[in-house]
Amino acid sequence: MEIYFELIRDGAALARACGELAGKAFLGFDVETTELDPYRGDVRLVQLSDGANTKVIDLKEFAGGEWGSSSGSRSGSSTSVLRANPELAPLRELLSSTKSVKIAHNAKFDTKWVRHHLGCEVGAVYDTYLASVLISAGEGERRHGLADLVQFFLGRTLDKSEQVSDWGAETLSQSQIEYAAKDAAIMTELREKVHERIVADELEQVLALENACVMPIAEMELNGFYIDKGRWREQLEKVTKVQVKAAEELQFMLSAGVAQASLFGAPTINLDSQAQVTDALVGLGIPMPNSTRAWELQPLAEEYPVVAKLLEYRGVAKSISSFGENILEFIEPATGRIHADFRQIGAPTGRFACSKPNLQQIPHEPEYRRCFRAPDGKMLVIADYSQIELRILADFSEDRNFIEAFESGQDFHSATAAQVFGIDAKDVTPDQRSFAKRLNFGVVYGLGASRFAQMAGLSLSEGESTLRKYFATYPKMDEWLRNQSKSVLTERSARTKSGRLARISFDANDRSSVGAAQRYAKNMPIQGTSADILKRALRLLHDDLRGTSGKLVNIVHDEIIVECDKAEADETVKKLASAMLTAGQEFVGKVPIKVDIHTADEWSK
DNA sequence: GTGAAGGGCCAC
DNA sequence: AAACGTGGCCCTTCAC
Repeated sequence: MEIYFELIRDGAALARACGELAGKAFLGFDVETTELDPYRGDVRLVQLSDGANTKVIDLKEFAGGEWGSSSGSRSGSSTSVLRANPELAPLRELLSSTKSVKIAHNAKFDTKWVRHHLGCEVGAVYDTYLASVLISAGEGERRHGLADLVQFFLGRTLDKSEQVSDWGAETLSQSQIEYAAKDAAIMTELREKVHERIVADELEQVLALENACVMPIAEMELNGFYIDKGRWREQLEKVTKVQVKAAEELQFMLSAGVAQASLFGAPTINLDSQAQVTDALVGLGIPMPNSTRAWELQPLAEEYPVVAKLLEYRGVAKSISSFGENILEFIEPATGRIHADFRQIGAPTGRFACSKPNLQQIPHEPEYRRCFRAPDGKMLVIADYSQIELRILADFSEDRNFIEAFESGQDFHSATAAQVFGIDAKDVTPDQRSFAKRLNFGVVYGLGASRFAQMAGLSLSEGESTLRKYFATYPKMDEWLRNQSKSVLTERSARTKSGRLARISFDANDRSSVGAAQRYAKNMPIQGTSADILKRALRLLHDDLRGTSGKLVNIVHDEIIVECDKAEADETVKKLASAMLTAGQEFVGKVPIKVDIHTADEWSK
């Protein structure tokens, strides 16, 4: 494929080029960088294309003599020079303009580099990667690389071999520049084909939601989350002491069950090996369940101190391995903060996934959460949706009793207990409330009677009758859940309120496969609508925080954490609460939305 | 040595 | 038999 492109190397040419592209509705957009992490490299090229006319901008020419940090030294970074260079103003204006939509593949990457190194937002984003993920809707092995999409949607082959070439070179080769130009030039055509499928699958609304969320997430990753190293190490030392002691004691208790003690004492058992631990426990005459999972071992812990000790050891071992020194290794030297990787469509339901490290699975205990704190002079604003999934289920099902339980404003699980047991809310016992709570959570996951009975310590028939009573209290909820179960058999799909689609395949001859599909069809619209709401809130928040000290620093499914100047805390609380309530009301119209929000020095409830 | 699978467990 | 949804990370085990 021959394309026309222009290599831009000076301010006058850049101003002219940006003028040419400024009126276009869609622009292919790409960057080439010397590293993968914007804090550790430089942007070499920015490419913009309307499909026929492609501009390749060599930022090295705009960085004075400061360009070239790819050797690793921070002093050579061009960031501050590029940000301050007035010759780049037309590029910043074009990129941040919302008049032309910038089409990029995995736009989070490109927008992060632009945000950090050029100092501006990317105004309107169309992400072909996210679009492709939405279209595949959790089904099939289709890959989502740019070359894969070009092959699938355009039937052409895109050569990506230059992607990993040296973008820090003094002079770029013709092949490198042509590759860079092609990547941007192909985007408008690709978008058209991709969008045909988006329209055909009725995914326009959810794609708009996702595209609008790219910039907020890019900024959140750049912002990072501050962690207090000292506090973290203190906690780690404490737990390590406990672990050493627990390991010694457990080793001693287990070795009593090992048949032959060697001359040098009992052989060492690897306490992290289920196999070895199980053998030792069997040797001690303990009736072992099918697995050594905590919930299976729990009932044995009272009778056998060694089992209790194993559980204690497991707990601290997990803390040290998953939440130990390794977390500190993710602190970026340039910022002193943790910049985790958020995958915007981490699950087919639309939920985020987070890794390196996973900030969505930090233990809830204050000893851990308090390590994530506001730096001096700053404040954290912490907000989460109250019972959002149950409210979404209430909204889907339109069940009158269910909705009234929320409208009453009282403790929701107590309200459920009162309705199920036909008593006054003030007479609900802690046991009854606990029952109701487990039922409320369970139905969201498609809970069955046998699992509920086991969980609540009831016989199967008791479990069944309690579940019957529950569904008799909320008949329309029962009806909605049953309908999801039924319709998935023919539709083989489910959708959230935003129209997010999950294709659901199953083996009709396999009961467990059908059961799993039915549970998923009940859960996906609920979990996924919660994700829709969070994403909408992030966009509203992003626009509302612009120009303030407020920075998005973490999200955990139904929780948003913003860091801001102490002096702006009250204002930030208002903005965050408003964004979350508005987003909730957009998708949930029949049930009140509640947001719990507070300010704190540290991440705690 | 590297990588995949499986068990286990953290979050919502 | 199977058994309530979504992830990621750590460990051991086992194949290459």
